[in-house]
Amino acid sequence: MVTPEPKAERRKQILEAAKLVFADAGYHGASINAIIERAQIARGTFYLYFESKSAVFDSILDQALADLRSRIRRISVDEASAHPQLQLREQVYKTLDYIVRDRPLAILLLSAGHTPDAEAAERLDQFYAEVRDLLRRAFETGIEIGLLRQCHPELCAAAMLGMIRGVIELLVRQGSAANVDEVVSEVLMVALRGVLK
Amino acid sequence: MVTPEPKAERRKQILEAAKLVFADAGYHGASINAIIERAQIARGTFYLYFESKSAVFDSILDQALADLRSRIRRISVDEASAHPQLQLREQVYKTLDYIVRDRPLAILLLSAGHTPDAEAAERLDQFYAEVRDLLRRAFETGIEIGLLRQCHPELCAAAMLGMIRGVIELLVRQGSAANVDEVVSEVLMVALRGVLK
Amino acid sequence: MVTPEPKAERRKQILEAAKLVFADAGYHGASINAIIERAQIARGTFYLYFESKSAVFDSILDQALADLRSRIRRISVDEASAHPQLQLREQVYKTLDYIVRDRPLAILLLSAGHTPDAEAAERLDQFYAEVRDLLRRAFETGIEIGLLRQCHPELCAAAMLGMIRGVIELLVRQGSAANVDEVVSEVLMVALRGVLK
Amino acid sequence: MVTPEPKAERRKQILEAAKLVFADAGYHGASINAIIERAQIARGTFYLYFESKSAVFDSILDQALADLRSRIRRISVDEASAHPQLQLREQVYKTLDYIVRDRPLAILLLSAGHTPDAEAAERLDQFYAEVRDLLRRAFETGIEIGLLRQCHPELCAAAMLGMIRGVIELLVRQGSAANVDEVVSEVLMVALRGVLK
DNA sequence: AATGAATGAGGGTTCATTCAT
DNA sequence: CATGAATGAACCCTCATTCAT
Repeated sequence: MVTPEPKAERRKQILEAAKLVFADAGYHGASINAIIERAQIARGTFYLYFESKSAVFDSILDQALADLRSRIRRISVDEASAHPQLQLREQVYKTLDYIVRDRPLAILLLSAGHTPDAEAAERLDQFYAEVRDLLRRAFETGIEIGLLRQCHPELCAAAMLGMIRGVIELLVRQGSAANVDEVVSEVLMVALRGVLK
Repeated sequence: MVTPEPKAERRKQILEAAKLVFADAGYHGASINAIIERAQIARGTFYLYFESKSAVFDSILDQALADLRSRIRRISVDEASAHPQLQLREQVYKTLDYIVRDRPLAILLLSAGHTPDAEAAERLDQFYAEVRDLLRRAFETGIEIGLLRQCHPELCAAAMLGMIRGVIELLVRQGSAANVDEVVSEVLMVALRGVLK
Repeated sequence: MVTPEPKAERRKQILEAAKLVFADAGYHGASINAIIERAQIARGTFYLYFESKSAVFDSILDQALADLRSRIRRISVDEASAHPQLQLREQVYKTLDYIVRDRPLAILLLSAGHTPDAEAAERLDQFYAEVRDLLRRAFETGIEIGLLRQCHPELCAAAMLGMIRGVIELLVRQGSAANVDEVVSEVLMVALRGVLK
Repeated sequence: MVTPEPKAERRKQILEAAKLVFADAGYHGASINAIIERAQIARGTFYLYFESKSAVFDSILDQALADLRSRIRRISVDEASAHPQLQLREQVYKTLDYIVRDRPLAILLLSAGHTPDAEAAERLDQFYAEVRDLLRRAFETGIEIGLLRQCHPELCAAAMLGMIRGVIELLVRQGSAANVDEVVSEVLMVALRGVLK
C-alpha cells in the first residue's frame, strides 16, 4: 500500500464526485449512476462506502456544517478581546472564503433546503436557525449596551443572513469579478450602517 | 356549458392544485398523481390542458413573474413624481404583500431556483437578474446625483435582493408575528442607512 | 366493454401468471420480470393491480386458504348427521380434489412454508396448525367416546397431515396414475385402521 | 500448523456455519456475508474452499444424505435375520434420532426440496424417491408373502414417507414434548395397523 | 493460504406520459 | 372533452463472485 489509508482516499473520491453531481443536479436529480460515473467506480463500490444516496449527502452536508460552525462563534465584548467589528469581520471573512473557495459546496448549501432528504433539510435549517439566533442575540446585546439603534433583532438577523446568502450567490453563480475581501467590506458597511446608532 | 369559458376554468383549477402540490413537495416530489387528485380530475385530463409536468410549473411561475413585474418599475427622479423613497416603499410593500399573501407561491419562488426544470430555473434566475439590474441602476443613479455614498452597486443590489428573500423566508416559513408593514419599514431602514450618504 | 369487469379480468390474469411462476421458481426465484412476461403485460401494469410482489403472493395464498377452509370443518357426531366416516371421506375428497386440480397451487401450498415472505409463511403455518388442531380434537373426541384406541392425539394429527401432504406430492410431482378417489380410499384405510379400536 | 489437516478443519468450520445460516434463512436468504461472518473468515477464503454458494449447500446435503443412507437398508425376511418389525423399528429410530438431534439439518432436509438450487433439489428428490422405492418394494414383498393386506404399495409408500416428515416437523418446529422413542412407537403403530393383514 | 476491495448483473419499484375508448 | 388503463425507462439497492495484494 503506497497511500497510508486507501479506504479513506476512496471515500473522499466518492464524496468529491457526489458533491459535484449534487451541485449540478440537486439531490433528486443526482443519480447514483452519475455519481459512480464521475467517481469512476462500479455500482457496488459506492455502497461499500456509503449506506445510501442520502448517506453521502448527509456526510457532505455534515462536514460542511462542522467546518462552518468552527468558523462562527459569539462575539465577545470584554476589553480583553479584539474590537467587536474586527472579530465580526474576521468571522465573516473566514466563512465566506471557505464557502466561496468550494463552488459546488456553496451551491449545495444554497439549495439543500429544498431537498426530499428530510433529514438533511432539517439539519441545514437548524444550522441557519443557529446562525440567525447568534445574530439575533448579538443585536439584542448591541441594543442593550447602546451600540445599536432600536432595530427589530429577529428581522434584522433574517435580513443579514439573507444578505450573506445573496452575495454568496453573486460570487458563486455569476462570474462576478468581486473578490471576497471587497465583498466583506461592502456587506459589513451596509450591515453596520444599517443597524449602528 | 354554463360558464362562458369552461376551458379556462379547468386550467385555473389545475394550476391552483399544482401550485399547492409543488409548494408542499417541491418540483420533483410533486407527482402528477398528487396534482390530479387535488384537482379532482382524471389523469388524461391533465394532459389535455398542459403538455407536461414542467409546463404547469412554468405556467405558474410565469404568471407569478408577470404579476411581480407589474409591481416593480424604475423609480423616477423627476420632480413630477413622488419622493423616491415613497415610490420605493410602495413598490416594496406591494411586492412583499403579494408574495406573502400567497404562501405556496412564496415557497415556490424561494425554491424554484433549485429545480431540475431547467427552463423554469432559468426564467426565475432571469427575473432575479432583472430585479438586481434595476436595483443596480438605481444605485448608480443615486451615486451620480450625489444621493448615495460611493457603494459597489452590483454588490449592494445582490445584498438587497438577498435581504428581501431572507425576510420573505422569515415571514413564510417561521410563524413570525411580524407583519408586512413592520417588515418593510425595518428592511428599508437598514437598506437606506446602509447606502445613503 | 365486452367483458363485464375488465379490471377483475386483468387481476385474474396476473394472479394466474404469478401462480405459475411462483410454483416454478419459488417466492424468491420468481421475478417480477418473469411474472409480467407470462402475463404479457408491462412492468408498470403489474403495480397497477398489486402493491408489491408479496401482495400477489399473499393474494394467491389467501384465496387458496379460504377455499380450503370452506371445505374443512368439524365432524359432527350427533345422530342427525351423516356417519362420521362419510363426512370425513367427503371432506378429504373435496380438499384433495381441489388441490390436485390446480397443480401450481398444490406446489405452492407444499412449499410456501419456506418463503422469505414472512407474512405468507406465517399464514400458511397457521392454516396447517388449524388443520392439525382440528384433527387432534377429533382424535380426542374419538378416544373419549371409545371409538378410537388410546393414541397420542397430537402425534397422530401431525402424522395424518404429513400423510396427506405426502400423497399430494405423489399426485402432483410424479405423474402417478392414481386418481383422487383411489387415493382417498387408501389413505383413509391406512389412517382409520391406524387409529380405530 | 498445529492440527494435522488444517484444510479439512477450515472446511468443516465453514460447513457448520453455512448449515446454521441455511437453516435460519433458507437457501436464498442465506448470504455469503452471513456465512463468512458466522465462520469468522474472510470473503475470499470462502471461495478457497467452495466453488460457490450452491457448492456448500450441496456438500451439506450430500453429507446428510450419505449419513441417512447408511442408516437405511432393505429389510431381510430370511430366518437368520431379526424379526422384520424389529429391523424396521431400529432403522426408523436411528434415522429419526439422527435427524432430530441436528435441528438445523432437519430444517434443511424439510425445506431443501424448495430451493432455487436445482441440483440440490434434485438430489433430495432422488433420495426421497429411493426411500419411497424401498418402502414400495417392502410393501410388495409383504403382500406377496401374505403379511400385508392388499394395499396400494406406491401410495402407501408416499403416505408413510409423508407421515415421517410430518412428525419430524412436529419434533423440530414446535417444541413438542414428545421424545423420539414415543414418536417411533406411535408412528409404527399407526403405519403397521394401517397395512398389516 | 488468506484477505477484502471491487465488480456488475439483476432485483423490486415509481412515475411521467400515451392512447383507445 | 374526459377518462384511466397501459406503458417502459429509470430509479435505488443487493449480493454472488473475482483478483490483486
